[in-house]
Amino acid sequence: MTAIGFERHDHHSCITSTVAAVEAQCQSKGLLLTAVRRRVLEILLEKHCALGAYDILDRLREEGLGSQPPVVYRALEFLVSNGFAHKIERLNAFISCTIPNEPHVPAFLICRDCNAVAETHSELSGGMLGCAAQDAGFIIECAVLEAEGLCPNCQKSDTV
Amino acid sequence: MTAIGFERHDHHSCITSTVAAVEAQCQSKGLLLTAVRRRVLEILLEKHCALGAYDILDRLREEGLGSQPPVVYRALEFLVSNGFAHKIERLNAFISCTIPNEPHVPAFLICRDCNAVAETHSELSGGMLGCAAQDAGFIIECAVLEAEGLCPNCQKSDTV
DNA sequence: TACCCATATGTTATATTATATCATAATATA
DNA sequence: TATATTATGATATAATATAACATATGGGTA
Repeated sequence: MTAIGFERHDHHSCITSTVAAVEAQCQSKGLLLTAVRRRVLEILLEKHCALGAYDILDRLREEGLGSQPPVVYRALEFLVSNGFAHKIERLNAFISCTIPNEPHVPAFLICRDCNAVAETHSELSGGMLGCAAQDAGFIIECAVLEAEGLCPNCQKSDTV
Repeated sequence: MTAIGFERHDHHSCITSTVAAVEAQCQSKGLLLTAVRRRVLEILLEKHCALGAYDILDRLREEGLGSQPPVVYRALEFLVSNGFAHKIERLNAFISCTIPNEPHVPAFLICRDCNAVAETHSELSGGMLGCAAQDAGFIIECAVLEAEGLCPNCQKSDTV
């Protein structure tokens, strides 16, 4: 299991390949990747951190792409509902998906020090949660899995 | 692994035993279970559902126990930070803890139909999330584990 | 008792996050 | 072109949460 977000990587290609993947999916599913939607995705892709809706809106405003909350919330709704971005409930913030190609149960590792967020994935049926659900006769449809702690980089820089 | 919240049970004793457990812990830890804090706990205990802060505040207001947001948020902060209640991030709502006696990593099963929430528990180290964290060198300090779906009761009543 | 300290509450104001609603525009389709 | 569908613009407001400062309460100690 790899978590994308903490390790050094070619972030430029990380961005372009994700945008390409999203474009391809929109094409094949008949979804419209409009200017605002595309720009919100790009803004989210700039860093492996979660961004608040109003932070994104500030960016859009600077760029003349929209100035009112519904603009950004609609774009986020589009991105999230189509699996191109995720909401981090713990932070009331949003992050681009690192694997927009395949359906998955996203799980996040949130660094409390540098705010980086790495995405990994899980399964609904596995683990203690799935086990408890099965015992209780509960049918899981979706799940929020968010861990908070220290990423490798911030562990090093901590004066422990 | 049992999940408390969906199955029929003696809810009256569920309430009284939890209040007693919280009282005992406050006693032993030198925490002050004031009127407002106690009442908020009792309100949360009435049902195995999550309640929004402002819903609780409405109740407090009716009872003359406080009318401004800080009153309820402070009480919730006390209850949550001492492990007597939990916040359900997905719902921006709060629920009383079903096992206030022991430290644990709470996990929740949220029924989208009847809004019941069952608490179960998990481990930080186990499961795919713990595995991914370990691989990434991430140290988990706390986690949000919330599954949404259909509880046993609502599966039956659904016309599937 | 009188004083002090720490903690809790009262109160006002405001920050932050999110949505409802209705009008208009762009796009796709018949 | 006409029509339906989807997206955007714009205004208003709802829902969630906290900052800041004043006041009160409870316990310990001189």
